Amino acid sequence: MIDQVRSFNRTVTQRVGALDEAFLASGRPLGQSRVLWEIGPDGCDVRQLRARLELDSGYLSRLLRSLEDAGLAVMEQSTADGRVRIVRLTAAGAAERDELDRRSDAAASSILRPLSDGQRTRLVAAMAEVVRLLTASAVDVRVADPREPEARACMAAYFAELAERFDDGFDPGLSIPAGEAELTPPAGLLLLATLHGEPAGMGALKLHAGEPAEIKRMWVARAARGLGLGRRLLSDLEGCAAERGARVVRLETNESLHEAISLYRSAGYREVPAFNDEAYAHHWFEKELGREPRGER
Amino acid sequence: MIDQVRSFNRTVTQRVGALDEAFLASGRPLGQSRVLWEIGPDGCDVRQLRARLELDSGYLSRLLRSLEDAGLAVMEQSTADGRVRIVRLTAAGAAERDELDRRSDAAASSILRPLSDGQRTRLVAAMAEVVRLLTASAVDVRVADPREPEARACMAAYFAELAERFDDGFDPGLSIPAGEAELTPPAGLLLLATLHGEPAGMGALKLHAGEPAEIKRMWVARAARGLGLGRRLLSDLEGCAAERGARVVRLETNESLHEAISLYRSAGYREVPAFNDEAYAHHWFEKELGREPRGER
DNA sequence: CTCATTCTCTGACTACAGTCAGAGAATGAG
DNA sequence: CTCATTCTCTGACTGTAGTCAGAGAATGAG
Repeated sequence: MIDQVRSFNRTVTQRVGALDEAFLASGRPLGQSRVLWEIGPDGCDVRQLRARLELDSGYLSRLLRSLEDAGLAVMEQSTADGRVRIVRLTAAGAAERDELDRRSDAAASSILRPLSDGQRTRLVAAMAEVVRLLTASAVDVRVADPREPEARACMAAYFAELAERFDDGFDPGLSIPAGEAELTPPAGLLLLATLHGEPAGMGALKLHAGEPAEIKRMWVARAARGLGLGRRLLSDLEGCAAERGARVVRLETNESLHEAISLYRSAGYREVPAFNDEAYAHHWFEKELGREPRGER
Repeated sequence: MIDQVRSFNRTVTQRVGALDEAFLASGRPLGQSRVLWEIGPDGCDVRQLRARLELDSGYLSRLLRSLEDAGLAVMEQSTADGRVRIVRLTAAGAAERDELDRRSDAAASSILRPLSDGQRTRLVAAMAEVVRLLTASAVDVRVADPREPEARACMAAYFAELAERFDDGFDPGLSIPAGEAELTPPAGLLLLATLHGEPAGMGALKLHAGEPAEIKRMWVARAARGLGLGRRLLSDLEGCAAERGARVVRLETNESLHEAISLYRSAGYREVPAFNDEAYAHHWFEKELGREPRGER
């Protein structure tokens, strides 16, 4: 498998790397082209640009200056914050950006052109699969402090989604709490998933010595769905629970969360009578953490 | 489709590009690492190295010097040709190359690690498909002069393969000729397929005004099989024949060439009575070049 | 043997990417 | 208002990649 991945890396960097060279081949250095591209049609402030491209401020400043000297961009002061500068493409800059776009399209179609219709369809499908799974593999899952800003942002997004999806809305005050202290070791824990630094999902555990652990706050951001992240978080939570001595995990869920319910079922959870009085729950599930058959993670 | 390809390019250069950086991150510049890698465990002469890496001779010379100064490689004169120098890795150099190898493995497995078993299987399969089809798309097919060295090399490889595969060997003298003049426009033409500069296959056409065109010399190198190249050559030959006024193409083939026979059948050829007295032929095929249903190229 | 060619190396460059240490203006918390 | 912080810019660097024009030795075709 590793050899296959390495062979992929080699082929793709050769073929797509050459393509990237075509992309940048506009008589302009790569750095300038990247910035020109990233500015976008509607302009952008320099601070954002620096963050997105991860460039040194001095370096970026010089790159912008060179674009300005070439008549491709203009800089202006932000009205909101006098320190921030906003860069905007001139007509010439926008034209050059379109040209990059056109070239990039041409490079992509040069890959497809020599292939038959059937091969094209298969290639594009395989590429989509690779993109999807590489994205899934780029998701980072870690134990996080529920008090950190990203965790709080996840929590807020989770509550907002519940409020939207539940038939009768959602008021955290009416639900059984799982406060920050309860989700901090050793009382419990929070797994936070991020993709390229952005929150992508979470899942939490409340531990009760000698009793089943409770899974709470399972959530996957819309942008990260279809990556198998829910299953991964669930499996990781089970692992954490088992490590900490739990032999059974359980959870409750609302009937409107269909994907979650089918995830639980397919992950080996079986429905049990209500074990608490959660106001928003319609289903209660439980799973023994025995030496389960090692299947789809 | 083009958008999908571009999204693939973006994802893959991000993810695999970062991986390549890990590959080179040995405190040594990329150029040196690439050369160190390419020298290989058994040494290599500088001329080869230059060709494979497509480096300027002065630049390569300096890179080799720096490896030598670092104690990673030694240079020696070739005994066969006093101008050529041979570079060989020292123990330290080999160790560093192994380290690169190890790192590259680690980078590959870091992609697989976060995935479930099922996802891994699917990713590796999709990667293999992408590699196969990107390779297919990297094959260049062009009209070639049958006298150029690459064409002659193909022809020799083709005859050698026939001699090996035919039950009673193959003697070109006993076969209907298709000489270099006959495969040169306007009498006919030769399509030569190359992959990374290496001959990958060929197909030829003999044109007869007012009569069916003849397809000859269909051959795909072993290394290029499974890429759909036979089908592509066949289809391109048909296109050439049609452009030059032929309404029917025909060909004969030997019973031992099973892949070819099934290719012809699936490409719409139907078997016809012998239309010539080719000594090595067992099957004769014909196809009308009407406005055929546009299917698998 | 002669002479064009091949192979490698050196010197002298250019250009791009990127880092680091400040300086100066604007901002906002106290 | 004060002062630490933020944002941008400038100057002064370093290191890598890569090019080009020869020079000198070895080779091989004639």
